[in-house]
Amino acid sequence: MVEPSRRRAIEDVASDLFRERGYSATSVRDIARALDIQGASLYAHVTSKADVLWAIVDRAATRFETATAAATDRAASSSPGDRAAELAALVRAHVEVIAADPGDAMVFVHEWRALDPTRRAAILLRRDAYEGRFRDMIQRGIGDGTFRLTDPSIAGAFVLTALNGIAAWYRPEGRLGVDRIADHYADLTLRALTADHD
Amino acid sequence: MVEPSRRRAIEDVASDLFRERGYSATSVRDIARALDIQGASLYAHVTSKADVLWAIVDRAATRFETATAAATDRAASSSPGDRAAELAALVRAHVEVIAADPGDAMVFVHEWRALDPTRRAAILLRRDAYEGRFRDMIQRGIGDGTFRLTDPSIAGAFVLTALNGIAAWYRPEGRLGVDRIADHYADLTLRALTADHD
DNA sequence: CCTACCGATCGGTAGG
DNA sequence: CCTACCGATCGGTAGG
Repeated sequence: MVEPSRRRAIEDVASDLFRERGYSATSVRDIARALDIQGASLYAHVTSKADVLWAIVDRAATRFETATAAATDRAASSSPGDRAAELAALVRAHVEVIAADPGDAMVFVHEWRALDPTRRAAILLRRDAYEGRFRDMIQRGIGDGTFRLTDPSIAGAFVLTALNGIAAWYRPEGRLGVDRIADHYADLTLRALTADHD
Repeated sequence: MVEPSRRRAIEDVASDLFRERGYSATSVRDIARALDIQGASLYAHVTSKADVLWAIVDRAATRFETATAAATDRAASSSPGDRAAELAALVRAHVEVIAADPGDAMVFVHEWRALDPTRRAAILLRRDAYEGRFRDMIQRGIGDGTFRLTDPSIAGAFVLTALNGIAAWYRPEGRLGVDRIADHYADLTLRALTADHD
């Protein structure tokens, strides 16, 4: 028994299937089959397919929020006022959360559409707040001359969708490890935004 | 009768619904309802839901292929050897195709997973060839010193997913028109890739 | 393009 | 966690 809980194992398996086929193309029987149990047996551990989706989306959102908050705090204290270092830390943290669980990340990015209206509204608020961190940091960097003058909304969308794209193609056994990918993405992001110097 | 054909109207309505909810969360009755007809009546014009998906994916792929080929040809003849101008033209063409039909673009980017194995394999080949154009252009630009030394695969993925993200948020009535968005995206892309000069 | 209908599969429940 | 089963909905067909 390696799994901490059956409930968690169900969410993990569902996350991978939702990533590959999408929420509504995945049946509860598909999830059960991956665990070698009967479809109906799932309901001893979860109350509905919708609740499994919510659990995945919620934990993914929480991970993005906490990891990036910690990273920017660290950057702010180790190199205070350095907007480029702060943004690089934000980008790296985001990339690391995706690579740690690409299934969850993919579901968070794409499958929130399948949530019921109440939960969808709640997750959209959190997503907007999260994206706001990127926008705000770009805005501050423009203000102090670190980043060149540009549209923070467009630049934020450009960067965030580029980062989120990793969830679709990343494989743990791939050519590049998380660190190298994070290096490249932080570099490309800073290049796109940083003002020319000298 | 504004529609050139009923078949085309079905595809257009399906494209929007597939964009919003995904292919498998959209029923044939949903498509029919948007056209104010009965679900079964669709089958007077199409042979299956799967064929409607294929028609959308195929036409989207074709549009990306032809628009970017034309744009790079134009750039290559008006400013020969200018890799930056060529890449900018490629980016602009891609953005314009997305904005011209974000539904088709979204379906092309995300819903190809729902295709049957044969068609999925066929579209993946075309997608890989298409993405190869971006990679190759980056590679050539690195070769002649226009672009800085970097991983063309990673840089290509970064840029293409950033561009494709537009399909998810673009609205014709939005704050910025297609041209302004294309300006920003071409600029951000070139900044991310271009070697420092002087 | 409609009504009437088909078998298959869906998410989920009852009762062990 | 299983068997047996439920009503609803799915994509699609027959026959006008």
